[in-house]
Parts: sequence; structure tokens; C-alpha cells
Amino acid sequence: MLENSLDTVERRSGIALWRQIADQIRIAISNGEFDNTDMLPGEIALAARFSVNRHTVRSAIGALAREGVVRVEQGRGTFIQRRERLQYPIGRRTRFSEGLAGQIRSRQSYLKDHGIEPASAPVSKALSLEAAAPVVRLELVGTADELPVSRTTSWFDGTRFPDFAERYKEYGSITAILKSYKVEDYVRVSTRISAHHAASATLKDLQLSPGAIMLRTETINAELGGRPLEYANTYFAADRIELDIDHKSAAGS
Amino acid sequence: MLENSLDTVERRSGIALWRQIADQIRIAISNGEFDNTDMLPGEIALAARFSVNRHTVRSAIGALAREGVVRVEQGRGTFIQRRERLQYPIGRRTRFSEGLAGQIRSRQSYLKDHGIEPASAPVSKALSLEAAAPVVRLELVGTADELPVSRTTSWFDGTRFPDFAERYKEYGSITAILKSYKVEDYVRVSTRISAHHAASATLKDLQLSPGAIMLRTETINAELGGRPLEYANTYFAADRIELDIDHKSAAGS
DNA sequence: TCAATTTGTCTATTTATCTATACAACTAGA
DNA sequence: TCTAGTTGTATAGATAAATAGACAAATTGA
Repeated sequence: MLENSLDTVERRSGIALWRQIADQIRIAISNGEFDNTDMLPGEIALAARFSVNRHTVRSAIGALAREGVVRVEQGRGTFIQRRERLQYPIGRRTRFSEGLAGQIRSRQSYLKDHGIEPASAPVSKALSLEAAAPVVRLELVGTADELPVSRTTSWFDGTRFPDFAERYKEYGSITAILKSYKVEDYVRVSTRISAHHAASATLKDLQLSPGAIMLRTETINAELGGRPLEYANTYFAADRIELDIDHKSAAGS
Repeated sequence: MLENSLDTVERRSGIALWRQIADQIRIAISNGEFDNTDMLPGEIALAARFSVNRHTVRSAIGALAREGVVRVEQGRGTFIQRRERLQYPIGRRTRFSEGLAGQIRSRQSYLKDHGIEPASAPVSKALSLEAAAPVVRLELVGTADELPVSRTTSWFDGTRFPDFAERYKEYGSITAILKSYKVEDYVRVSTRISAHHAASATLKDLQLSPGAIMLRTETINAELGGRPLEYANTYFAADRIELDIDHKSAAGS
């Protein structure tokens, strides 16, 4: 687990050396490699480890410091500040609001934008609607401890839930809005997970720098009877969060 | 879904422009943006779209061609060759061997290395063993259509399954080996999913270039009674595969 | 056959990244 | 107070990435 030394970085790969080194240090931190001292080795030692110049290591550390992973103090060294990713549970019945409980102090999610539009092919398919049927689209940003961690685009049947977006201000959560439409319960029926380099639009919302990674979940929520309710597309900042899949919670309440 | 034009790339980000562009084209392809022609726009059009020089676009397309995503023909254009990622199902009872059925022609997984060693902290915790108890470690590479897609490190209780690795040559699959130890059935009890930049060791096994993304699953499989059997750590090439989570298959057989 | 459109190659220049070296500023401990 | 070890800053040079423009080579359809 704590294999040391002789990490390699590749040149001409399209990824700057400092970024490759930052990635590897981040991984080493989360592997617990520096847990005995709670700080990184000195810049000169790191430069030797990756066979690069000290300034290249400094660029890498600078990036990690801007991310809040480490804190640099002149004359003393570089201290590890954040070790673990948040764990976001994914189960048949988990809601975003409950998910991160205990791991963070504050959690918020706010409606960034919304609209009614004709359903695109994947949306109409997921919601079992006619092609180009009207759907409500919500754009949500989820934050944990004031840091954005997720970016969701969510679609609902526009005929069945015409003023879904308007009710958001009043109720503040999807579950509460659905209740106001007399939908008492719903479950997650499928989730597809993929990883991508961050695309420009999401970059800003999640406060990421290009080259950052996003975990994408494509979710369908449905009523207990199986009628689809919501099709959602969420991007998580992969360096701040991991997904924790619960295979046990499947028995209906 | 098919928002066009004015994609942005960021300079001085540590990610070369050609690589950012390759990432965005790859995403656009899998979003079905070019499905009407099955080919990319010309290099000059793409250069305008991303506001870069034509040569930079050429570098991006060159990378996609080496990956097998597109095929370039002089005088004709650039043709899309591979559109979708493979879907790897994750459910309470799914096995790797069954998982990709129907999507690919051939599937193999071979034992790359193995050994017996004292359990590290995460391993002993996951398998409910004493600290540093002996465990069997397997290093596996999974391929689909001759292309490597997954890289697994797997641990089993070394006291209970002393010659697990040896039996691999004979039986060829985890399920079969466990049967030979009279373990008739087992289920997946937890899965944690995260995304990382590829680290050097895994790069070679998955034939990736640095900067590539990996999806990591951390899995615990257990007997029906709950006794943990296997702790496994799998890296998938994120540009070749996505994870498909089945929330329904949870009722015991 | 010709014109238009596509990718392929070449050379030169600019800009960004990485290296190399030196020294300043700060901290901790002897 | 001094020394060793750390991070911070500055300058110059080498290497890699990106731009710019010109033209060759292949394909398609008129």
C-alpha cells in the first residue's frame, strides 16, 4: 500500500508535469502515505522522487494548496489539510439531503436555472414520454460546507408537474415538491456512472480547473409502481467526493 | 443536448489544448452530436469552434485516432469509429464474467501476479481479520475484445483459502474457485466508486496515456450470512467503460 | 477534366513549460 | 545566536506546445 519512491511522470503527454505530480501527491495523501508526519516531504526530496526540478514540484504544490489539500508555511514545510473525500451514498432510497449527514457541517442546494422545453431523445426515453413532450428542466448546484460538490440537471414530466420549478422556492427539496403533488414515495431504479474530464460549463459551477475530473451519474427515479418520475444527470467534483453504493437497502420500506 | 459552437478551452491550465479538445470531442461524440453524418466537422471548422489553430485540432484528432475513437482519411474527412462506452453492470449478484455479455465478442481476465502477504489496515478491516493476518493477493487484468478495461487487486483470507492463487489456473474464475472451497454463493455488499487520474503502475496494464481517467471501485463480497470473502480494488479505463448500477436485483435468490 | 473540399507536410515564429543556479526569508533546535 | 533545513523569489536558458502561412496530396461531384 505504501510503495514509495521512483514515481514516474510522462513528458509530451499533453498533461503538464506539475499537474501529473499534483495528481500523484493527491493520491499518495489519500493512501495515507504521509500519515506519520501529516506533512509532505520537502520540495527537494519530492523533486528527486519524481526526477524533476524543484520549481516543477512547487507548481504542483501550489495547485494543491489552491485546492485546499495542503497548506504551505515558509520555513516549516507543507502540511496536509484535507485527506478524505466526502462519501456520497447511492441507494434505492437515499436522498441528497440525507446523504452527507455527519460528514459536513452545512449542506445546501440551490436552483440555478429552470425552464420548460421539449424533451430530447434520452429524456423522453427515460421518462417514457412521447418524443418532444414538454418537460420541466431544473439546474441545481449542491454545496457541502460552502464548497460546490455537485451539478445536477433534472427533468420531470411537464404535463404532470407544470409548475415544478416555481414550487422549488417554496418547498426547497425535490421530495417535498413531489409530496405536494401527492407523490408520497419514490425510489431510484437505475444509475449509470461514468467519469469525464470537466467540460467548460460545469467547470465554473463546481469551481474546478480544467483537467479536473468529474463523476457523472445518470439516474432514473420512479414511483413504487414503476412509473418514472425524474431523469437526472449529476456531475460531482471527483476530487471532493466518492460514491458509496448500498446494495442492501433494496427492500421496500 | 446538442448545444453547439463556442466551446472553450483554457490556457495555462496544465492540460495541453489539444488534450482538452480531444476530451470535448470525445464527449460530443458520445452525446450523439455527429450522428447525422457519422463524421467530425472539418479541421478548419473545429479550429474555429474551439478558437485554436488548425494544427492544434490535428493533434487532438491524432490522439483520438490512436485511441480508436475516429479514423482519418485524407481527402475525405474524419469518421467516427467507436461511439459508446461499454456498460459494466454492478449489482448485488453480478459477476464480471456475465457482466459484459452481448456487448462484446470476447472477454478474458488473466492472473498477472499473486502472493501471500500480511493484510494492510484497509484489507484486514474489510475482511474482518486480525491486523497483519495472512491474505492471498491476486492481480488481475480484464479484457474486452482484446482491449484491457479493468485492473483488479483482490484479497482473500489466506488462512481459509491458502492456495487460492494456484487454483486460478485450474478454475479460471473467482466463482469457480470459491465453489471448490464449498462456498456456493456470495453477494456484493458494498461498493465505493471514485475517479482518479491514472497512476503510473496502472497506466501500462490498461494501455492508457498519462492524464487518462480511471474509475475505481472498492468492493466487498460476502457470503449470504454476511461473512466477508473478498476485498477487491478495481480500476477501469474511464473512457472505455461506464458502470451501470442495478438497484432492483437485491432480493436474495 | 476541373474545381472545391478535405487531410498531410513543411518551415518559421511565438508563447508556455521546465530546468538550472543563486540567494533571500523564515523556522526550529542546538 | 548560530546553523541546518525549510519555503520564497529572481534570472536566464532549454525544451515543448501552439500559432501562422503556404502548399502538396487525395477525394468527390459537377
